[in-house]
Amino acid sequence: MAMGRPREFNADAALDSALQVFWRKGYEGASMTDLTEAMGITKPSLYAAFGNKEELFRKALDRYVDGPGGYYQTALQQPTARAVVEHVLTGAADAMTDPVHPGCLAVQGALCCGEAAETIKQELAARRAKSEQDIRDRFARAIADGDLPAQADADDLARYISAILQGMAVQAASGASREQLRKLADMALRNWPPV
Amino acid sequence: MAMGRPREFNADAALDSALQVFWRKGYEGASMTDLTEAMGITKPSLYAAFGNKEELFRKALDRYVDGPGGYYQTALQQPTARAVVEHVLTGAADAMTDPVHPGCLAVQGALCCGEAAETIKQELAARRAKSEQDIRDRFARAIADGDLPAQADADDLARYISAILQGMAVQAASGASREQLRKLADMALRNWPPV
DNA sequence: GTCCATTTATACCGGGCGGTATGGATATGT
DNA sequence: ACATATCCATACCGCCCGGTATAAATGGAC
Repeated sequence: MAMGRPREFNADAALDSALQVFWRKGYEGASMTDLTEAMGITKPSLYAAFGNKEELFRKALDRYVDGPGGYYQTALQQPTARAVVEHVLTGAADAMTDPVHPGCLAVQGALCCGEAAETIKQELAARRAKSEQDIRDRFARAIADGDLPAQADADDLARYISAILQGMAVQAASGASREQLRKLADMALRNWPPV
Repeated sequence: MAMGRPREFNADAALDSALQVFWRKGYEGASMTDLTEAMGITKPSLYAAFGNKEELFRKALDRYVDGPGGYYQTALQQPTARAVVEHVLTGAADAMTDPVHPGCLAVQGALCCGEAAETIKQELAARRAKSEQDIRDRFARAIADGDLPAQADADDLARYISAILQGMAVQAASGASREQLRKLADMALRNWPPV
């Protein structure tokens, strides 16, 4: 059987370009024209390879989580709660301050939006909730292990760290420098764990 | 001289309705149709009374700062740095968790966007920077007064509080409850001032 | 009661949106 | 060499965007 003409572009490289556009402009702010121009392909090629705008965003988001956002998963694997927090805060300070795409896709991709992007907004909220859940479970284990004080509350600690990370994302989107975010991370670390 | 036909709607009430729409959907996500329907007026009336979409947003933002966001200014006038922080954190927890419009307009109004909203994005970033500057000045005064430890850094403290507030805004936009944000505020307060 | 500035409603504008139909180009399997 | 499956480019779709021209309705000033 014939295999047909092979595509002329690299799907992974194109997806990376799309990720950058979504990261800078958000889901609603990124037009199909923005995306095809950055990806170097035409609209029919995009739709054939990635479905539609929503699916393209989801695939870019997956790539984000495994790539630039990968510091979160590696942080969770650190041996102590302090090492987890240290890794996640410094990792965030670095990942969020690339001037090409400041901030965090999971925060600014669709924090609020019109009806058309409601699904994406909910997907992002669910992913943030999942991340908070993951670090909550990690802290609960640390409490059980005696790695964190017995009277510590995993829920509160997880919400606190999530808020710091999301605050860093807003600061980065507003133009904060890597040094500024690192000082913020250091301050949170000096006071870890908060009583 | 003739005065002309008086307008049939209340401009302040209409602006409040517009504010709610912008708060829920952001600048880009709020269409003129969304706005006119919520305000109960037609497009020509809106343009005659408020200019265009961008000016309407700016006027809604002013109204937000003086109304629902007023807790920030009153917080700055509290007598001690601790009272300032207590007031701003609890005020934020309350203001950001009205289910009709969760979160903070100054954060989610245009955190990132397409070219068309770039001006609004910069305006919001400038307002956030101004707010951070205000609380930094307040902390600097507290350090000079001996109200905060002499080795405290007003820059770091201001960035820290700003990040907590912005983190709360993201949490609220994701559906966090008033109780959850209050626990977050309490935790930050128990550790105030961070060393 | 008439004039007239202003607001109102309707209907419309060009343009960009996300998405697609069509047809020619191209490499593979036979 | 040929048939086939797929990709690429162009041109187009209906729709909604922000914004406006036009003209009728309105009510105060004289």
